[in-house]
Amino acid sequence: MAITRLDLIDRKILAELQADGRMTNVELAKRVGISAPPCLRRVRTLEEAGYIKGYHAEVDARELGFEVQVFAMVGLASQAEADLTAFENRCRAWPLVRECHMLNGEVDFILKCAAPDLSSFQRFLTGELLTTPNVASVKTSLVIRCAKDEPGVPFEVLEERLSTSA
Amino acid sequence: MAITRLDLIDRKILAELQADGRMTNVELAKRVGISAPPCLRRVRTLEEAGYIKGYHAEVDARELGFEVQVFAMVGLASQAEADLTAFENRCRAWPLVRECHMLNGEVDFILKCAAPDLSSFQRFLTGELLTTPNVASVKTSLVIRCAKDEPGVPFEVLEERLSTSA
DNA sequence: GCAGCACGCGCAATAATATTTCGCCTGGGC
DNA sequence: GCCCAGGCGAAATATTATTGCGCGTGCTGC
Repeated sequence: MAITRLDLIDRKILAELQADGRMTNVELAKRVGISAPPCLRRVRTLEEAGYIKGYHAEVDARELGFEVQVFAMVGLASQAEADLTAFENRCRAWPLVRECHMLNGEVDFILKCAAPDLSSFQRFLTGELLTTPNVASVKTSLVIRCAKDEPGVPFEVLEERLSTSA
Repeated sequence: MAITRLDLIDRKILAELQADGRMTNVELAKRVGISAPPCLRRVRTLEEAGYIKGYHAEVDARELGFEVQVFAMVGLASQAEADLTAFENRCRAWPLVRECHMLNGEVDFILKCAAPDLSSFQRFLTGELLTTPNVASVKTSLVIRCAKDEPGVPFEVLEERLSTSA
């Protein structure tokens, strides 16, 4: 269990950096209750160990002209491994597709897409996604509004879990 | 249109910070082709104008013990505005629910959930989500694997769009 | 129980970065 | 053509990151 390698301070660091990835190291150190140098060492260690995979600015999609967000449920004709990875590689090459998850159940993949407007999404849908070999069915749902969009994981749940098992 | 207020350099800054939110300002300035002080001023302006809504560390959910990710399609009995917002507020209060989007079509909401294991998700499902007033139907799909998970928006599409319209 | 060792902390010093100040240039309006 | 607003970059300063090092603590083996 990888999580057991991390102590409370490490987990606090991760939680803080998930909430504000540009916090200065001195501020971070203050919040987690140690001095700056060991704090920075911990951050570097977490980065190198892969607990932190990167840092990203969260941009306002609407303000930048990406008015529509769409979930696309995709069913494939063949679920052979080679066909699955072929489809995944297609998804990786499409900029409009931001996320691609393989699911259990009746639908094989769910895609989260971002597009400037409906017509450019339609163009992608009819011109790219629907013409892709092995794609059997696509059901799209437009996002009307977004009530919650939190990145990452709920550290509260993690702490609760660790405290009750202790 | 808000996007027209931004020039090429601003858009480059946003793209770079989306890809690496912890890049130093000097590195950023070098990449976008201006010197550090005006670069920092632009970043601050973008932050204050809301183009940048925040910065986040991307953490490895699996390594942190969040083994399962689930999409839940939720149908409500009533779609009156008050009932919709009531459900959204519930979602905001559930840590396991990371995203909550209202959709068009047959399903009212899609939730993206993260949980340590299947049983804790089941507990949430049966003990919280399914017992919530007005929730008429829930269909869940477990994520088998994730082929792509890019944050934010595809700036390539934006640039292409701006260049062809010019 | 006790010596030794490994680990992680914090202090202090140094290097790098962020931030402010200011003068210059350019481009638009009159 | 002149003036003004805005944005740039050089230099100075403040803040932050980073390294080196000595100290204390807690395990290990005896």
